[in-house]
Amino acid sequence: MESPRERYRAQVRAEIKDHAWEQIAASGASALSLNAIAKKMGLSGPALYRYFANRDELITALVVDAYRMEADALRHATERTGNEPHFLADALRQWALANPHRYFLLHGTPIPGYHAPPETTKIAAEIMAMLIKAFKHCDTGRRTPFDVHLEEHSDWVTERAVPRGVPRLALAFWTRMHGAISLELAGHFNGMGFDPAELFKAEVNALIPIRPPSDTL
Amino acid sequence: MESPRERYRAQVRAEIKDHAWEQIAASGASALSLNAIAKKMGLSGPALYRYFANRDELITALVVDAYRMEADALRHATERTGNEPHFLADALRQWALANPHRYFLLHGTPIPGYHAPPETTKIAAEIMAMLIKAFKHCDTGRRTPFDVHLEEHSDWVTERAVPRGVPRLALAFWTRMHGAISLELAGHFNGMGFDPAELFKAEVNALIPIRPPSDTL
DNA sequence: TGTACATCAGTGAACGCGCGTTCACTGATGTAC
DNA sequence: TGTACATCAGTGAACGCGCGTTCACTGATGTAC
Repeated sequence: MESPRERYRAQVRAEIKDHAWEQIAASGASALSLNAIAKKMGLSGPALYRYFANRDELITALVVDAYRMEADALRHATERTGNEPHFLADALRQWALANPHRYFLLHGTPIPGYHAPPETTKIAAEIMAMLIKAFKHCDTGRRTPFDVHLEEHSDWVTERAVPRGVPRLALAFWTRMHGAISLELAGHFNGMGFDPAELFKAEVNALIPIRPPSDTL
Repeated sequence: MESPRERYRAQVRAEIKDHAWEQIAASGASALSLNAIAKKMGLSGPALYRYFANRDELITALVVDAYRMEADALRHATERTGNEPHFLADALRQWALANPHRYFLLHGTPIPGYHAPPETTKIAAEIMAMLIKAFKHCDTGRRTPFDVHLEEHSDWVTERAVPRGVPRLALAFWTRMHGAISLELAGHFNGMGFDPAELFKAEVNALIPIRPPSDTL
């Protein structure tokens, strides 16, 4: 099915994206330059237009790849360890630490004028569904005013029969993890002395005080 | 003391920075261009070098201004309403919503190769001191493992006689607010239907369940 | 197996553009006597 | 108040550079008979 030419194309596309990530790491996403990538690969600038229609399409490919990678990291964690939020949290942090530039491209300062392709919102929904599943059997504590608000604004909850309080936990999980991870990646904890991993653990523990019975282990 | 020439200089510097923020809003911080600013002001490019030695120095001025502004927003909130964390949180969010580009310049994706001037770490310490003060009289709940860790790594706590648990609350406050604010500013809640303000309120409430007696009201 | 043709990766020249920064300069503003 | 001088804001030309993108092309690779 896959011709040698198709294989070659895919290979070169991958190589271009690798160099793109290197360049993003060195100079940031907005400084991404097709010409510079071509030069690094020993090609002329216009050659890259065989593989990406333009700069924006390359960025889109990077965004989609990164999102896919992040979602897969979480999915693998659920498959390997069950739907335990602690493990999900750890998988997310480890992925972010290993891929800081991907993390920032997805969740950092928006690139002005760039609009993510619809595919990314699908992956984002996939991730939220995983979080909802992970918290489905957790103790949600007392009903809060925010629960009341969420009961009327839960279009984003695609799962069925989700107990009250679970969307709140999933949202809090998402925003808190993002807060801790992005500050750590940006180096804002640097001179402070404490171990970011301890803060991270504490935040997850604050969210799920009692280790819930896992439904797959 | 202040000569007309000095006043004029300060005025033009301010005008340059205003245009710089406009440009950051439109195209991002890494696309900041001295030439483009000059053109907008009806000046030639080299004219700006009378006011800023180079591009990096302009960015540094923007960073310091934004940090100062953020700290002032928090300080005014403490002065007007007492050291109540709920009010601090609200002041921070309101400032961020009104100044998204300043917020992202300070706390968003780091600009590769750019290093913040030492002055910013001083302001950051000032902010942490305010948070510590705000939580000093709050109920910290049970002693957690993270408290134990922080007792041995609290060089960043400059206040004296800080009760156990308070640094943990201040840190959690900081990271959780950042998580919620930055996701809201980046538009990641957009299609989800719920009100970010409600999430925000819920997060602050989760941190301080009981309204503490304020020490200044 | 060999030949004719189609496909397509990659080139080099060119387009118009904007960038940061330097330099020698003009001309207006402020200062000292 | 008037004159001589110093200060300094702003200019225009120039430097070397890299950018995204188009275009007509060469030459290698794959395909059909």
